[in-house]
Amino acid sequence: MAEWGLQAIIGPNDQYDESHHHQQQQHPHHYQHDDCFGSIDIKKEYDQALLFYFPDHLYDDHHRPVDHEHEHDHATTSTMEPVVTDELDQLYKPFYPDPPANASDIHIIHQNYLDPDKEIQQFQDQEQEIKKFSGSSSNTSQLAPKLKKRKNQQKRVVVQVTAAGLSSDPWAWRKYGQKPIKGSIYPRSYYRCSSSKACLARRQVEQSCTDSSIYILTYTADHNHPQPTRRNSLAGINRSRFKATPKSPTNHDVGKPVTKSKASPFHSSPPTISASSIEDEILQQSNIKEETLFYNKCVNIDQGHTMIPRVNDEDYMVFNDDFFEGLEDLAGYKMESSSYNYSSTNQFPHVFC
DNA sequence: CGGCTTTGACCTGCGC
DNA sequence: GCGCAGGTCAAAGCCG
Repeated sequence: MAEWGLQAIIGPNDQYDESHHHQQQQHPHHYQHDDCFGSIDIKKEYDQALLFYFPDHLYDDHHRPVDHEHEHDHATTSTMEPVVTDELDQLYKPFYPDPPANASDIHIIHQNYLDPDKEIQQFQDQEQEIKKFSGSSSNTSQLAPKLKKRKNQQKRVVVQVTAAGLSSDPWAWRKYGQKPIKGSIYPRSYYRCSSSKACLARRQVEQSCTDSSIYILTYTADHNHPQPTRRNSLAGINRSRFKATPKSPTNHDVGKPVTKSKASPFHSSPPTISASSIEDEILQQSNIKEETLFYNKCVNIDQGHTMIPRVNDEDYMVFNDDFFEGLEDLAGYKMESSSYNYSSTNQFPHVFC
């Protein structure tokens, strides 16, 4: 864990000293966030989040920095700028000294990525492996060991969300494990992308140890396929997990901390509801709203292409019009550039029933 | 029947 | 080399 940026989050606790207060008073957007994950330079993360969510806003088509102060003739940009500013204010409200009541559900708290050379190499390796196996019915599990990389070299994006924001990404995830984590009373759930067996994308979900209403999402690797127009299957995710089955936890177990058992060397499988269970319940309540929000945040129309923001500004996933039509199908209407304004009064249509 | 979660076992990275 | 902790596998069972 020595090299990757996540260290800033999950490293040893930093004491919240007075200098942080001075820093915050002097620089309204330079906040230091401390919790059980350690200390974070919010200004830096703010910039990175801006890049992650709105890379096209910071860079033009040629990946050159955009000077918005002198660029007001571009309709989309001039329209979007206040929205972007408001959105990022929302994103970082929980890190402010006194968070407002209407804090956003999604907060990027850290990303880390390889240096450009390694990033490109990893992408090429990944692409090569996909090409190698995509045409056959090869068992991907045999491929898995080859694709494994040192954990601290993997690209990661850490997002802090509220409970309502847990289901806010439209990818289809399949849970493959859950482990109690040292230093946290809540277990961590492991998900992989279920859209494609060759997809290396991973997601980890864990509850914040300081605020049980906050969830830490860690995304590892990238999807190597277009975003699905709808989640793979509802089998399993819509089932009632609160029926009285021997293994199923009860409703009272929601948010219950892990109690370590000596039955397993890993103290696994405590009688607590998993993050996925919480997520499923929330998903039923807010799936439409959150997928809508996430879609509106991530999708940008740019000259006939749809760009999904990725960690590197130079490393977009650019999809053709076919994919975009798929999204339109999902939306149920023809997107217009004005729809990028994802204000509360201009939400994505609710078609995820 | 396919896809899901659960969960014990196993694998791997890393610090000492 | 050893042990710990995190990450993954895979069998079992559930659900639509």
